[in-house]
Amino acid sequence: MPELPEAETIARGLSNQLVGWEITGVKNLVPALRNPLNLRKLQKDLVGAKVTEVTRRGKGIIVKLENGKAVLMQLGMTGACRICPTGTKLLKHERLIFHLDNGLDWRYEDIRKFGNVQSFTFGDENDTPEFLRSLGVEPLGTDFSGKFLFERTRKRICAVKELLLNQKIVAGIGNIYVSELLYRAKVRPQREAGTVTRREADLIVDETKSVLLESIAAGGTTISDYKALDGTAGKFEQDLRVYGEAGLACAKCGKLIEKITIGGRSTFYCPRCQR
DNA sequence: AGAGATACCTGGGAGC
DNA sequence: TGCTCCCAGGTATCTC
Repeated sequence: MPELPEAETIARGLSNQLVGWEITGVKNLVPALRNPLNLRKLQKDLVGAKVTEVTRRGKGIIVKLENGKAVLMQLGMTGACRICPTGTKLLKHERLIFHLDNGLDWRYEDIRKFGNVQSFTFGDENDTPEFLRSLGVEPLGTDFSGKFLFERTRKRICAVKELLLNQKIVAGIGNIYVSELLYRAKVRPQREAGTVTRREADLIVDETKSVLLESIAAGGTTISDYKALDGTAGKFEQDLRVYGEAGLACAKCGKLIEKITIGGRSTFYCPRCQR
């Protein structure tokens, strides 16, 4: 499910709801998500500590506590959060509950259990999850520049789409936005990464930033499962120009949008606008 | 090092 | 209705 804009939307919602409150208990409703849940460690690290800050790294949400610990929450394909009064009837796919000292629960829901939730000592390299340690640059930061992308694509024979989905290079782009940003940048997703020109690298970077920022402003994209903390759907879906539009006319040239598979994943593009 | 395939899990929709 | 098959926004782990 969630790519960077959805994780950002949820992180902002959590920041509003959690900061200043203490976690008084942690309960799991399943033994494992993608990995076994280490309930003992979650309880030991979190219970009794106040939330000080909620941030995001790539598609990962990081909840920081006053005791130096933090929670990494990766939403996988179907992860979501909600805040509700303790005792509220459980939803079918709720997997984890954090009780707060204001009478509310922070609950983690995840239909497919592809998500990951773990606690760690913030800033301690040895305790930091491998996912965070190996993450590439933030696409909205200044590190993600045309120069950077151009250099990282040199001599790479994989499709440019696959390179942009590689979280170890740039962190947060997922399967929806990669189709959108390549359409805007007029680059075919199947192009060998090494053939991207310096000018195209600039364009890809510019369009990545604008598509992500526009989506954040709209509260993310909802295709099926995504919802913000309050249960509302993201509004960026109506602004998607190629994703899920196979067989429909390109808004710019009228040519039919094509759907192909790259790296085992659905990919959409305009065969006339994109080269 | 990097590419390609496969696996994890559950539900929704299409087609019969 | 109910079955089977395919698809889904992510990431880790194998093999070559």
